[in-house]
Amino acid sequence: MSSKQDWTDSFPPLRQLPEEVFAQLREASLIVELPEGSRIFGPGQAPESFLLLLDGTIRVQQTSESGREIVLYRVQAGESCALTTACLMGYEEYQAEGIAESRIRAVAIPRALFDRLIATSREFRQFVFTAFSRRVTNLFRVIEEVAFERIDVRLAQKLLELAGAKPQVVATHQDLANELGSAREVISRQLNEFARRGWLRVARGIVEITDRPALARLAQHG
Amino acid sequence: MSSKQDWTDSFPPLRQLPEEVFAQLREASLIVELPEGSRIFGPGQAPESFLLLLDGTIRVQQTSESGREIVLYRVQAGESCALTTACLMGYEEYQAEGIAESRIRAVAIPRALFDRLIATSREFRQFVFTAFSRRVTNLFRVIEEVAFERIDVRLAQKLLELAGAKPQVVATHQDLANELGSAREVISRQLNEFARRGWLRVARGIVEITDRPALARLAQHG
DNA sequence: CGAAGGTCTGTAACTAAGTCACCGAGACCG
DNA sequence: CGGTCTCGGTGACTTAGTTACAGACCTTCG
Repeated sequence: MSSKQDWTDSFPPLRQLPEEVFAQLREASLIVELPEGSRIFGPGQAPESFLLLLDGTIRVQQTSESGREIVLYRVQAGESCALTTACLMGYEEYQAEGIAESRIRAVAIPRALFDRLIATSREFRQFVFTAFSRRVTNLFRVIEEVAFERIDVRLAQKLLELAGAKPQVVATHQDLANELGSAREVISRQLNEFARRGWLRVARGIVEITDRPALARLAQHG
Repeated sequence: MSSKQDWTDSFPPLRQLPEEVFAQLREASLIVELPEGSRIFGPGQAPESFLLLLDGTIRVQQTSESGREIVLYRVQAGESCALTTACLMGYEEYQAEGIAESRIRAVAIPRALFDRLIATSREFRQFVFTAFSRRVTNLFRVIEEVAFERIDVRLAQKLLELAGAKPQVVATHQDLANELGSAREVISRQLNEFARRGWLRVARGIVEITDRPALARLAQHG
């Protein structure tokens, strides 16, 4: 489950760190691997270390009492679980949960080393605060979108985001509703409307985008 | 606008800091005062220093393109502007803005000193990360409420929060709508419904709570 | 193969929330 | 006193979310 090997090449954002910091990291950190679907952290389950993702993605989401879900953000390979760690460093009990969306490989920096690195390396501080900054800014955007953006616009944005360069999104209507904190029926209606306009085709568990420009126009608040 | 004087008694949460850290703070920090309504920070206006609020409150809010607003959180006396500072330490341009809700007095810790304190004091690190943790956890709750909670429940919660121990809330319907990221008409209707049930009385710019238990019951998702 | 059960999607009727357009009451000020 | 501005009220309408189904499709297993 863990091994000491040189992972530094897989992690571009940390390359600017001075050599002595690197040495500490290589020395004292573990590489952990977890299977798809693992719950990395959740309510009443604080993470024990600061994670740097080497491979895979972690989905961070919130579930309401009534069972509805919303995706807050994703941690991609090359990024850190900074927010989570802040909560680990603080005292507050954490409501969100983190799920491995695929098999993941990560560098686990123990709490003591994390604290030492923060104390000794200006570059490491910069790295951590930048990661914070990005997440918090992104959370603000999530709030704005949930509060003020139309659901069709948000769905178009999300479809393009999830598709990336690929022509199709593999997700059920319920999955998409969970992404946006909406309801399945609402998403079904919107997808059928998009399909009626010829922007995409829907099949069981698959949305195939056929008119990307049209979706992009709507996504940019058209 | 600024002076060197002993503010340490006004700031309980920092009392645990060791004496030498205190000495640095007293030495190199400024006390700033700003009038009510000041814009502390906003889009394209990054704060120059880490703020510890001695008196007053700062309202942090987000405004959409269409002009609708939502209050993200408030910084109270005795707290720090930690999130803002994270964004200042990072690179990302900040979308939210901070407004002084009353005349405020704050300790401004220059960036260089902030960085030095983070590096040298474990207690200061703990203080900053705890502040982070609290804000982020709170942001998660805001997202959950905006996404999933009914507007009448949210309004009841907000009225109780704004009233505190006082019997009345001084705010227009538009103000309350901005608190919740909702629309004025919606809030008016809800207030009138509450009034019809005898839970409160409304006058121009004032909501007077007359049945606190009833509001509290609704607020706890009744 | 064919029945059984689970998952996924469709639909209609309804409620809740937000939008639009307009109005009138009250406060404020010269 | 009259004009102007802020605040709140109202009704018709659109959008989003809820409830309660039904039916289609997929997998599994006898």
